[in-house]
Amino acid sequence: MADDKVARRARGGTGRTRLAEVAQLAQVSTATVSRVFNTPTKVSAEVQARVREAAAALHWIPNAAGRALASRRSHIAGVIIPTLDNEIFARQVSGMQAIFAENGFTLLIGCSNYDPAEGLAQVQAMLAQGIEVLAMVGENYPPQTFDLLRQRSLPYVLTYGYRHDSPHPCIGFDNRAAFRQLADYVLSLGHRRIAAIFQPMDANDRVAARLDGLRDGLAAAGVTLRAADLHIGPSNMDFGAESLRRIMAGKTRPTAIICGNDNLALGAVGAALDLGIAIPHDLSITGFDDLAIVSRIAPRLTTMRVDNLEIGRLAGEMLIGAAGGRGMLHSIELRADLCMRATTSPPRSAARAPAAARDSDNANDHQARNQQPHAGIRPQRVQHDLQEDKKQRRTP
Amino acid sequence: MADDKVARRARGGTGRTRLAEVAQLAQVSTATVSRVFNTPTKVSAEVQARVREAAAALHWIPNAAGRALASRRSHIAGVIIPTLDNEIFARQVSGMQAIFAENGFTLLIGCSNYDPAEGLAQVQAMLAQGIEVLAMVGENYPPQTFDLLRQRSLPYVLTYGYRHDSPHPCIGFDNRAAFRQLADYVLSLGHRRIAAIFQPMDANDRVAARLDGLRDGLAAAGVTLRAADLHIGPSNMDFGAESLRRIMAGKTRPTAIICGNDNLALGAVGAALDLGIAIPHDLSITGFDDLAIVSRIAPRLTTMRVDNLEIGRLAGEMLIGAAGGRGMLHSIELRADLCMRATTSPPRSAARAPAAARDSDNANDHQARNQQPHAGIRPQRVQHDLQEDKKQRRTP
DNA sequence: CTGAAAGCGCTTACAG
DNA sequence: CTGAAAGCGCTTACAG
Repeated sequence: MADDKVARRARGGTGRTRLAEVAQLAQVSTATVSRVFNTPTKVSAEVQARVREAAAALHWIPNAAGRALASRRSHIAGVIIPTLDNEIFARQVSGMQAIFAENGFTLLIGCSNYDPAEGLAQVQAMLAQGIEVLAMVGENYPPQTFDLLRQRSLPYVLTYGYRHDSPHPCIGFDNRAAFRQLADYVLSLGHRRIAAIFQPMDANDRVAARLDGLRDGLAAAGVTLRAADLHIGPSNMDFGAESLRRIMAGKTRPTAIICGNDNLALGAVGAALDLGIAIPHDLSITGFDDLAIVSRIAPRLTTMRVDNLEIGRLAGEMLIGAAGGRGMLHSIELRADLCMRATTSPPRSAARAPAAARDSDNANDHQARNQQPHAGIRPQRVQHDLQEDKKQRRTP
Repeated sequence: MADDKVARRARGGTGRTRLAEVAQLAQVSTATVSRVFNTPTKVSAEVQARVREAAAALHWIPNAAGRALASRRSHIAGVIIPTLDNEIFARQVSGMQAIFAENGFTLLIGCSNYDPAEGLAQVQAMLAQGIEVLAMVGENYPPQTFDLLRQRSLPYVLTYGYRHDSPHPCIGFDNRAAFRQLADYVLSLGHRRIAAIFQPMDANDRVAARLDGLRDGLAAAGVTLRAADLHIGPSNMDFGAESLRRIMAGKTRPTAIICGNDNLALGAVGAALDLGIAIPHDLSITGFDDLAIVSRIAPRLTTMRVDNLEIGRLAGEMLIGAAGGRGMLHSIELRADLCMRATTSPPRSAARAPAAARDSDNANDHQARNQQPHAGIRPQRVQHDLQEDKKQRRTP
């Protein structure tokens, strides 16, 4: 902090070669150089060649700040995720990054660490950097966040979660419906005493929706989730294990445990095995996410899968379109697929599961697919235009 | 592409509020507004308050492009990793991002997908965006990449891998030494017939170094790795499993398999268990990385751990320093810790392992630590100044 | 198809 | 401590 009063404003700025030098070497105006790289159709082939040669010779890389200032386009996109320490979010970013890179956009990444305020701070920093578009996981951000975005009419999309009645364009799946499906499946196996291990719901709309879906399903079958059977804590294997031990230490044990995600389920399965509890015969356990590992270690976990790479790609494509003035923002609902594997079965005590009472064909369908996971099935998309007013159809 | 010839150059530019408007409202010059936010000590408290109030009232967010252009500082950092679909790189980015955010930097992220050319392309895009500093995983990039960086004297650091004689500042661990250690450990258990499953080495200096380290160790013990016992393929569980089956189908089975990373090892362990091979008694298997999962599922994997979060943080801190003109780039060597767990033991056939022949205290040390992994042990750092000439000591 | 010139929104040496 | 003004490196409406 002491000695950086070196005379910074040296003649010539950064020292990097500038467009003007390329122009000079190519013997054209700066406007022409700019056109060669931005609207090449407006420049004769001859001049173009000369300019490109000069640019190459000088190793010119355009200065994005100058470009952004003059064109009001930064070619920067932003993405906010809770954390990179989670395969599912990392995959989303991965898919998005690829699409953005293909389209000449660079990607700023910010992590909220599940803290809405941190999320807002990241959004502000990104706005200052001049992002053109923004993707953010979930909708748990201070309201001010969306005011900022609207105020600048900055195209944004929320990912991962999807709610029919969300005021925002979102690309993801319906957490509530997914857990309803999971609950229905477990009930269809014949389970009636069911416990749950969930991650914290505060500042996480998705988890709350999952629990709602679970309760919907149970309620429809006349089953209630007792308070003592709902364990909420850190989203990791250790808490899953700890919760399982506590649950199984109770007097009346459940025959199934529905976990809020795969990490919790993985911990629960491990702890159960350690206790000598047979999975799935003594106890069924389900997860959510279909992390890469869970279908590859024994016992293979019953869970639900969402294509996060695809979510990232779809978000990237939609935002690229929006940035170009083409295309409009809309919501896309992806399906969460039930993956029936080795950690669920009818309860040992139960008679044959009352499968007839439920439509199990859907589950069979999923099971069949499970055999060859990449059989070219694309996620089902349900589209809802949020900006019907814009009516920018290609074909009029 | 058709209809975006709307008259873009509307008077007033972006529509965002500008610094000049803040100045007007606060009744000061633009210079003063700028100073309030950049060098507040130069402005009286009274004026400062007025300016801040005006800025808040107008919801002014400074335009980074204008700022960057005028100041020649973008406050953007870049990081290049092979892929986000890998816990270890995601963690590095995570640690780095936190440090950069704390220091007012935003982070551009690029993935090379293990392709040097893609890495270079990302670097170029980032240079265009005006990154001030850059972190990149490994050193497999076209030479031109480093020319570009040097040409602009852009501070950069290579992460994950560390080589004593690298021409670049790097923060990481010595892959060769780590695998030498691993080999020594396995040999110390008494194994003499050892196979290996590795990821591809092309365009991946780190993997090549690992194999070298393994060979060093084996050679020192007079053991050779037969060509038929070295399986190289995709870095995933499936290849690990497939390789294991092929290895164990041979006439003379090895008693230990050293894998290039945890994913391969996880696949091998699973396949071995499926074949009814007792781990570790019939076969010892080792991994590398200590992914979160491997110490939490049975059988707990013997592997080596490197603190990737810390690598990210250290890289972030060093680069922030370099960007500020303070501090210089240097290399930091972190230690890779051997985690002795349940997938290794002396071979069943062997007499007591010839432990006396090797220094096993080191291993014991690690085993003890293993019990409480977070016992506050900081990575050992070995520092090498690469830019001795700069001699910017604080205390002269 | 090409050029001269204004302007994007900031910062900062210079002068007071 | 404060202001007037030049300038950072581009793009683009305008004129030809």
